[in-house]
Order: sequence, then C-alpha cells, then structure tokens
Amino acid sequence: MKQVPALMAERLRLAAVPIAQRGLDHTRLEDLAAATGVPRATLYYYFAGKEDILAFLLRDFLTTMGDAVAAAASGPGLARERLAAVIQAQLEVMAAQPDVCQALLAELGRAGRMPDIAHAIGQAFHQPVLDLLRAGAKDGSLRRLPDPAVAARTIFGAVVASALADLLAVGTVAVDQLAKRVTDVVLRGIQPSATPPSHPPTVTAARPRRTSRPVTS
Amino acid sequence: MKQVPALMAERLRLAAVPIAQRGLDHTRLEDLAAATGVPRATLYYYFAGKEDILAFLLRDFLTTMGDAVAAAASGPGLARERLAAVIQAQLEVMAAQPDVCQALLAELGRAGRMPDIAHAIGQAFHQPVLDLLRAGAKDGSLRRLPDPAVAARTIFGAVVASALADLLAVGTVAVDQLAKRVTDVVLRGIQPSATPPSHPPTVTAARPRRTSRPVTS
Amino acid sequence: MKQVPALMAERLRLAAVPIAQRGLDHTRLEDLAAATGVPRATLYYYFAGKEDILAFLLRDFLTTMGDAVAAAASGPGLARERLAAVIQAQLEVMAAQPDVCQALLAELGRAGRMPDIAHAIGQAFHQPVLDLLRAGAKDGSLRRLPDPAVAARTIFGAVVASALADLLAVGTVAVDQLAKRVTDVVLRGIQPSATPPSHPPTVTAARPRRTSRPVTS
Amino acid sequence: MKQVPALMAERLRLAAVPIAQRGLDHTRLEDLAAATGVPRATLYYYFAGKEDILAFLLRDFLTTMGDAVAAAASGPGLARERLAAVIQAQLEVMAAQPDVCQALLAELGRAGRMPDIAHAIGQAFHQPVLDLLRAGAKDGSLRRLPDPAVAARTIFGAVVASALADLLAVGTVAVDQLAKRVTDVVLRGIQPSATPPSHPPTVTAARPRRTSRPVTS
DNA sequence: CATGAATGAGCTTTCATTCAT
DNA sequence: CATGAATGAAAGCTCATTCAT
Repeated sequence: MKQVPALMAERLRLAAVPIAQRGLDHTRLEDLAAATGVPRATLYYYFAGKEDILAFLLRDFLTTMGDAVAAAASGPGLARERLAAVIQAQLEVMAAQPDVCQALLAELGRAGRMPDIAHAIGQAFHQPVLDLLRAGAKDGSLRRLPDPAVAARTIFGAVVASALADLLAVGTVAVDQLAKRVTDVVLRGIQPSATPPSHPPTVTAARPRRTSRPVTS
Repeated sequence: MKQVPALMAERLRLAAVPIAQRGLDHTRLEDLAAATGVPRATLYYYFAGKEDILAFLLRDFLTTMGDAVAAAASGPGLARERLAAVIQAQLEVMAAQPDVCQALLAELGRAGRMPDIAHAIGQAFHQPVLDLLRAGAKDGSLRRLPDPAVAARTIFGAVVASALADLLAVGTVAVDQLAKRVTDVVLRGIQPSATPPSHPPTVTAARPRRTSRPVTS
Repeated sequence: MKQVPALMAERLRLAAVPIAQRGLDHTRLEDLAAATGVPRATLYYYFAGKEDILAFLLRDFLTTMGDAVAAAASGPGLARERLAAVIQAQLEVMAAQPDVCQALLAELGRAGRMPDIAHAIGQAFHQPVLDLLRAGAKDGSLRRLPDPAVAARTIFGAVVASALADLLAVGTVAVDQLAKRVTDVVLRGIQPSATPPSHPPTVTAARPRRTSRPVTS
Repeated sequence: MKQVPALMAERLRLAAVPIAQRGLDHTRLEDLAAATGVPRATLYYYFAGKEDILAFLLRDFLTTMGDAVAAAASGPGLARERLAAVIQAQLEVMAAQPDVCQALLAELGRAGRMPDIAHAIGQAFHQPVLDLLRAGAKDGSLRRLPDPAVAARTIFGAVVASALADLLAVGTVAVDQLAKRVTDVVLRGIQPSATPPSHPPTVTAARPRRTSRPVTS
C-alpha cells in the first residue's frame, strides 16, 4: 500500500458508508469509487483491493480509538474513574465516526482475521479495560473479580451493543447520557445495593431452577 | 419456501458450519450442498437461495432460544432470579448450537435486515430482559433503572460478547461458569458494594444449577 | 408420443398462448402446465418435451389449414376463383386459431427444421397455390408467369403478413374484408391496368442502373 | 451501451451467423464470443447481453436498409418506378447482409418487442412503401387502393418471403432477377390484364434501377 | 502519477427431465 | 395411469483485477 495522500485519506472515510450499509462483500469497488469520488483504478493504485481499503479505514479508526482510550486510561484518578473515562472515550470516538464504527462491527469477523486489526481492537478495547480492572482491584476502587477477562469482554459487549443500538435506531449516539447510564450499570450492576431483598435468598435457593417446563408431580 | 422434510431440516443444520467459518458471502451454495449432503438443485427446490437457507437456520435457532428464554423468564421466583435463569438459558442454547450461533453473529447485519429474524432476535434477547428489568423494579429484586432499555442492551452485549469470545477462542462455551460470572457482573457491577447485600454474593452459585431437566423427587 | 385424450387435446390448444407471446424458448414447461391446467409430469407422460407439444399444436393447425385449403382449391370454378377461395380459407383458419397461428410464425424457423411440419406448411400454403397458378395459366384465368414459384411465395408472404399485422395490431383478423383486399392486390396488382402512364418508359431507360456508389468522372 | 469501437463493430457482424442459424435463444454468449473473436466479458463490457448485441446488429442493418430505401424512394421518376427501386433496394440490402437479415426474420417477434427496432422496421419497410402508394395514386402511376396500408403490408410480405425463401434454399438472393419478378407480380398482379397497358410488361426490366443517389451529369 | 479499457474466473440460478409411488 | 419430488446440466452475468497510455 502506497502512502495515501491526505486529501484522498479524507475522502476515503466516505467509503465506510456503503460498507456499513451493505457489508464489504456486497459493496463493489465501483461503489467505493462512487462514494469517494476516486476512480476505481486509482484506488487500485493505492490499495491492494477492497479489503485493504477497509483495513485502512479500520486502522485509522482504531488508532484514534486507541489513542483516546489510552489517554483516558492513563489519566489521573482512581481506576474506577478512569474506567468511566475510557467508556466515555470509546463512545465518543464511535459517535464521531459512526460509519466506520458500523463498518467495523459489520465486518468484525473479517477484522478478527486481519492480525494487525485484531491486535488494534485488543489495544483499543480489551487491554485498557483489563488493565484498569486490575488496577481497580489494587487501589480498591473496583472489586476483585474472579475472572477479569470475562468482565472486560462483558464491558466491551455492553459498550458496543449500546452504541450500536443507538446508531442503528437513531443514527447518532448521545454520548454523555449513554456513557453515564452504561457506566452506571457496569459499575453498580442492576440489583439494589443497599436494601437487601426482603425475603431471604435461601428461599430461592430452595427452588430448583428450570430451563424447561417444570413437571407437576 | 416449501415445507422442509424433517430429515433435510436435520441435515441443514450442518450448513451453519461453513457459514460460521467464512461468512455467508464467502460460502458458495456448493459448500452448503457439500456440508449437508443435499444436492445444490435440491436446496433450490426448497429454498430461494443462500440467504433463505440462513434464514431457516436462524429462525430455527431463535425459536429454540425464544422458547428457552420464555420458559426461564416465566418461571417462578423473583425477577432477579429469573433474569439469571434467562442469561443461563441464552448461554445454554448458544453452547448447544455453536455453529448457528456464530453464523448469527457473523451475519448480524444481514439478520437485522430480515424482518422476521430481527423480530425473533428481539423476542429471544431484548424483550424478556426488558420485561424482567421492569418486573424486578416492582418486586424489589432489581433496582429501578433510569433507562431499562439501555440496561437491556447492555446485558445483551455482555452475554453475547462473552459467549462469542469463548466460542472463538475455545470453540465451546463453559456455560455454567460463564453464566455465573456474567450474571455476577451484571447484577452486582464491578465496583465494591458500599453496603454489601445481606445475602452472600455467591448466592447464585449457591443455588444448584441444572442444564438438564430437573428431576422431581 | 402417446395417443392424446380428446379432453387434453382441447386444453392443449391453450398452450399456444404463452408460446405465441414469448416464444417457445422463453416458455417453460411450467408455463404450459399452468396455461393448460395439465401437470408438468403429465405433459411428459404424453409428450417428449416442449417442442413435441408445439409440434402437436402445429400439426393440428396445419391439418385443419391443409384440409380447408384443399377443399377450396378443389372446388368448382376457374383457377383464379379457387385461388381467391384458398386465400380466404387461409385467412379464415388463421382467424379461427390466432394463437397457434402466431405461435407458428414465431417459431417458423424451428418449424422449418421439423420435417413433417415443414412438409405440412408446404401442403397448406405453397403447393395448392402453385398448383392453382399453373391451372390458371392453363384455363386462362391467370396469366402465365415466368416463375410461378416466386409468385407462390409472394402470395404466401402477402397473405401471412397481412394476417399477422392484423393479429398483432387488433388481435383478430377481419377475414372477409382482408381477403377481398389482399386478393385484389394479388390478382390485379397495384398499377392502373387501363390507363398507360403518361410519359414513355424509355425516358427512364436512359438512366444507367447502379448497385454501388456512382463514380463521378 | 458504451460507444462501440469501429473494429469491434465490424467483427460483431459475424455474430449474426450463429443467431441466424440457431436463433438467439439457442446461441450462447460463448458462441457469439467465438464467432466474433471478442471475449465474453468484453462483450458484456459493451453490451447489456445477448439481446443488446442483436439489437445493435439489427439497428445497424435497419439503418443501412432505411437509408437505401429512403434514397430509392426519394429518387426521381414516378412513384411506381420509385417503388420498384425501393423493392430492389430492399432486396439488395438483404442480399448484402444475408446473416443479419435472417437473424432479423428469425427474431422478428423479439424485434417487434424492442421499440426502436420496431420503429426502424417501419421506417425501412412500411412507411416508404405506404408513402409511395399514396404518391402513385396522385401522380397516376399507381392505382388508387381502398386500403393502402393493407397493400403496403402485402408488399412487405411478398418481398420478405421471396428473399427469405431464396436465402434458406440457396443461401443467397439473386437480387436483380428476384426484384424483377416480385415487382412484376406486385405491380401487375397475376391475372391477365383485360386491357394490357400500352407499354410492354417488361417495362420494369427495361428500366434501369438504382439503389444509390443518381449522378446528375 | 493516474486512469479508461479490457478480461479471466467463477458463482448463482434456472429448468428440462426422471422416477418412485 | 398420473403425478409430486428431486436433480443434473448448463449458461448468463458480475466484478475484481490488470495494463497500456
């Protein structure tokens, strides 16, 4: 891939629109040419093909994301506060580049197969959260989790699903409000923290859980 | 779409394998024919094309999922307990049909564009959780959330991301353990409880879990 | 081809409609099944395939035509009068079975490649006219032509083109009027018979004929 | 349809051969590629498909035909003479491009469904003849017909059937002789003149004919 | 450096036809 | 005798990619 001129790099971001809408496979190079205004053959001059163009977009996006997240993660404050900042940062970047963001999610499978992209996803989403979970366990601002990796993925899923739902439904992400609410759920969970349930948990423990229809005896 | 014979319906489930691996667009109908043992032309006799076959698989999967989730949601117990059961049920179905599950996630964008599938996803994932969140607010087993819809999506993302990560990494889902941990994060959040609930956090773990039909003694 | 039951033979005539409209190649056997109400597989029980069905229709049509024409040709009167009767008969049969007639013309090329059909066309259209042209030369009711075969084809073309034009434009053939006018043209030609042109033909004879671009010398 | 390069346009004429022989439907695009030496994909680069290629050929043919006929029709002389020239011109063009001509006739039904082609057929065959029939009625060189349109169609059928018969039988058209005989039948009809015209029946043969613009000396 | 023109490779889809019942 | 179910075979068309200018 040749060094992409700045002007073209700018235009290229428009390529995310058709990819986000139809998926890369249903986007012909002609569509990318039309969306960006760059002739097909010229795109080939700079890129190896469709996938290379997508990779370029994702790399750009993930770099931005990674930087923003790293800044948030390395800021001042307790791990818990920094985690909240990280979530906010993630939502901000997604809101800023909704098309590329959707393209990334639409092509998550493919992205996972591109080593550098997969690595960048880890750097932008998982690793910083995982680090903060551990830091939080240390500084006491977060509780000690049995499996922080699971929690990190959980948080990833929570943030991404929330943002994606907004993007698909409204087309934009109300960053601040969403960040507040997602963070709230992630940090506090959804059960009441102060007031214990009125009846003892052993009541429920007595009742077997069922996935299938209970048999009346 | 003609009524699909039972034997063929069974074989068809094998079609999820190549779709999960390569994505629908990189799966030729020939691949599905090879995977299922059903001749290409016969597949066309019953289905309109690749996408129709995928739709059949997803419909089947989501029906199973919807039933299991509905059973869990309408079971006895507090909303919080039923929510835990729902999450467990979701993970169980995903674990039982890992290929179709991956195919669904790989083609989530496309699935969203198929109205009946999109609706089935809502019925299997979002709606039951949303209902339980509201029920929990009523019965006091869950806290009153400012935006239950956001929380529902958050939970959806958390569950799915966790399961998917396991599927991609290990190829299987350790249902019970994962359910325990995801539920733990979802319910309690990740910050230390200022006032820990009066019953032990291991409460869900304390309750016996079953993957198979409970035996009434 | 098995002996076709009378009821089916009757229904089969409906098969001419789609063939006339779209041509045999663009008519699927399914279309013929739909048009006739006879199941696909049953058509195969009686016929070897599409082309065999067309052949059946054409044979039926040409037999009718041949009989009607033979009757007209062998009637009483001068050859000229019988020729007029033949033209009338041809137009009548075409008008009676417009769909098969159009199907025949739409598939004239193919029909020519089926020996028995080609022969039947000759028997229904060319031969009787040719015979009458000769008879007319003998009985003096028609003039002696240098090449009766050319005249016969000319008449064939004239009759068929007229009828087809009506069929395509109006959907029906106004037999009597059309017969009168076509016969009039065929018999009398289009030049005035009594009054010679006012200027001598030798005026034009002075101009050389050219097939290629004239060379200016 | 992109602008077709001259060299390719030339080669394309060879595509008429398989179409004339087997009909368009039984001609695969591969056959056209083989006949013309132009790769399949290149044909698709310039044309929308088989039918578009046929349309191109027919348009070309009918333009040539239309020009030749227009030249003959607008030449000097009486309407009758010009009509003879038109028939001669039509036969000449058919003789010059026998394959395209046969293709046109083999696909007359389809051609009728293509608006521009249908119009071009009218311009090349019907309209000029109709105009001349009317002009002849005026200048007295042709008789006043009750329905000139029928006569025009009759002449169309006569000319085309004659030419086609020759093409199918011999593969070529003996233009001059055929023109003489068809014109003879068309002008004089086939019955003996009650009052023969004052000039000899061979008048058309005696008069030189022209297909191209006469040179004024 | 940029691009219009040209093409190789392959997949989806259609349908005539067969056969067991 | 009649037919619903199943399939082999074939072909149209698209598109990523190359290259000469």
